Amino acid sequence: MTAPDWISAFPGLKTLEPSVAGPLIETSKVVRLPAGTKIFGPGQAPEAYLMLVEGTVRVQQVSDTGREIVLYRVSAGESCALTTACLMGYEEYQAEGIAETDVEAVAIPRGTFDDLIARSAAFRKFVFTAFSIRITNLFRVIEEIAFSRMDVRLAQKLVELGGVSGHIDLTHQQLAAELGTAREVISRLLNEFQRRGWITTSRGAIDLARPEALRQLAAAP
Amino acid sequence: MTAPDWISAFPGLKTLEPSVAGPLIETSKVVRLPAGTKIFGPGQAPEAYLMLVEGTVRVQQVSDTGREIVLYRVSAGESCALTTACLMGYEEYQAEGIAETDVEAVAIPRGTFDDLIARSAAFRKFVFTAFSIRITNLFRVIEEIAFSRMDVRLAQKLVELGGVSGHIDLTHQQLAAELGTAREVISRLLNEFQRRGWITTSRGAIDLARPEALRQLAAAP
DNA sequence: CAGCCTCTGTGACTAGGTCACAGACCACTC
DNA sequence: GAGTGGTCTGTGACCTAGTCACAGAGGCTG
Repeated sequence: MTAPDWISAFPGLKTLEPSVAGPLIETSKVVRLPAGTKIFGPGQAPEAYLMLVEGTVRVQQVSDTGREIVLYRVSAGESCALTTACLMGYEEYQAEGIAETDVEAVAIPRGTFDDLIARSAAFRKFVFTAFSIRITNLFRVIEEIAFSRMDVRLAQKLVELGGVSGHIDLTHQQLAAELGTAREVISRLLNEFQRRGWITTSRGAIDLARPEALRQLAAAP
Repeated sequence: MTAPDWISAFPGLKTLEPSVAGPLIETSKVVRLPAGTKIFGPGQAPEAYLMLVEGTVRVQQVSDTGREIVLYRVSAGESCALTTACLMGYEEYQAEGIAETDVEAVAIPRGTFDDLIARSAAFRKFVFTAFSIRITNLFRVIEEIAFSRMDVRLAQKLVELGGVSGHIDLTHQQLAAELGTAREVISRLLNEFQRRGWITTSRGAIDLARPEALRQLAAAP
């Protein structure tokens, strides 16, 4: 059996020993999920360790008042550490994972996962790295929520999302969910940015007119 | 070599195979740190995997304006997952770990750690569990910071700290650090609780007069 | 007792979250 | 082209939380 092409999507797995890659390839299945699928969440847990080949998964929390906050995204080439924690089932948690795009993932059954962890240093490193990165990331999220001003966080987010084109296709509500705040707050801040000539807004979209001004605010102490 | 008494402090390690427990015991060192020691933090990383035999370690973040927030505590019988993430060094993070009491810990050198992970399912489970619990915990912290009212969070914390005696030896400043808010906010809320007859306060201490009332507020939606 | 440090209380102000509601924009149908 | 319903945005009023400045109170030490 030759390695299917998905394995090349994971830089961390290139160095897998053949005796290890064999079972991995044989027992794991490629699954496809349409955009919008709730992959895990309260009352819905996966039965396998998932590694993303294609697409992105958004992990978020929802409050009982309906406010949302995006904790992080898992993108192609990464494993979903949360699924692992979920798999182990040591404690309940109520975040949810949602396919943002059509998603292609490799599902590794629990038995194979345990076996690979036991036998392959490369695979262990791959899994542990994912865990570490997640924890690090959550630390940053906590720091921002707890200590950063909302205008600074919004400016950061706009710069991040604007990319090269400076065009962002998101509603105020979606931006609010990214930052864990209310839609009205985003609307007011965007108005202020627009008043200063930093952005232009239209229904469901934002264009960055002066990204460098946003960047400067984003870097504020 | 017989097992030293520290190993009995870790329920997760009782079932270790002798061939695994041997190297663990031989190469690891018991270290003692006085209360207040900064175990890790910006510019100070540990060189070994740490498991706490005695005492507690507080992991917290400090903002540039001086506000603090306690993320979690590691207590006796637990391993410091953060140290692991730190060890792996895949990314920087700037939380700090501080010995709250005098601490006795077992330091496992990196090589032994890797070896144990490779050879012992029990040890792997021990380490992964610590990771999972931490991630779960951080999720809860984020949810509370992002979505919960401060009076509810304070009531929860008071009930949690009050224990059976209902007596708490903390200053307003220390409570503020627990919850990641400002001292004045705590002072005002405590005044309000006292006005309602739920608590009595004195310099550096709080007594719960009606814990059930606090519990009810803490359980608020 | 005086001096000093820590802890607590308070008013004024700003930022952020909630609520209610009014328009504006868009797609679709008739 | 007019009507209709759904989504998106704007706004005022109000409340909670965080910041700043400063005043006392409590407790310890020389």
